[in-house]
Amino acid sequence: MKLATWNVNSLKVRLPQVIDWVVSNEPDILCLQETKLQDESFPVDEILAAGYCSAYVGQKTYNGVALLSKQAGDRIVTALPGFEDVQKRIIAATYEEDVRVACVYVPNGEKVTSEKFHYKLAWLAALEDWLREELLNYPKLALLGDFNIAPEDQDVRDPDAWRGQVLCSQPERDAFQRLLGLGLVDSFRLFDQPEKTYTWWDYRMMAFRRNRGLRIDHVLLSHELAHICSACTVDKAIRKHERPSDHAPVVTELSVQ
DNA sequence: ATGGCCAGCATCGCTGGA
Repeated sequence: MKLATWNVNSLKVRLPQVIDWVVSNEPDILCLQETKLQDESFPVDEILAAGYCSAYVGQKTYNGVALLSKQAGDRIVTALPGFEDVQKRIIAATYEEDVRVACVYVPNGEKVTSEKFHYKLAWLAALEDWLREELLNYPKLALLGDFNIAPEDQDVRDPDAWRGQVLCSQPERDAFQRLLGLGLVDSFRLFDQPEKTYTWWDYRMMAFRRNRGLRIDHVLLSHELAHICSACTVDKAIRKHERPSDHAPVVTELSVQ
């Protein structure tokens, strides 16, 4: 089973790339973030023509998440229970073998002194509470998405410049560790990885060409799935594409079926 | 040299992203 996550920064713009990517890579499930589409505008038919089912929740202009899958999922959830939020940042569904997949677009936080930063930490706390319950019901759980957190200095090209800044601050890194503390594993770190592997590069400053990036997109697995995880890679090549998203896909493979 | 790009919405400049 192949699971992937990709912040596409507008599915309207990136749809041809997403179609090409799923046809080439054949993931069982692809988690998308920043679709920026209202539900009535979601390209269900185009995606179905490529052989994929869609589950999605979106809003105008901002946010929006989706699950593309070869088999339709069920028990779909599109909000964090008990957390009042107009922003569409989570979708979860259950697939074959009772694998529970949650796709998240964690708030950016803007800067550590901003109101948006408090919202980010509150959102992460609500996610943690929800996952604690989900893991009781679904021992085979995968949490994929744009976390907007670089967990360690090795996930940042210039850690000194980023120290204490949003995406790298201690409160955010602590929140990430609390997710791991629930019984989740960062699948990327289960394997030897190329030095300086990142998932996001600023559009400005020729950041991609200079590999000035951060690893902020992650695939976390419950222990039961981590035990059967055979690979986790970042598909950096697509970032070289004309009109790319600023994020690259992360792909994790599981030895089920 | 603390900006530079990109997408969306609505115009002909702003917000938000990370």
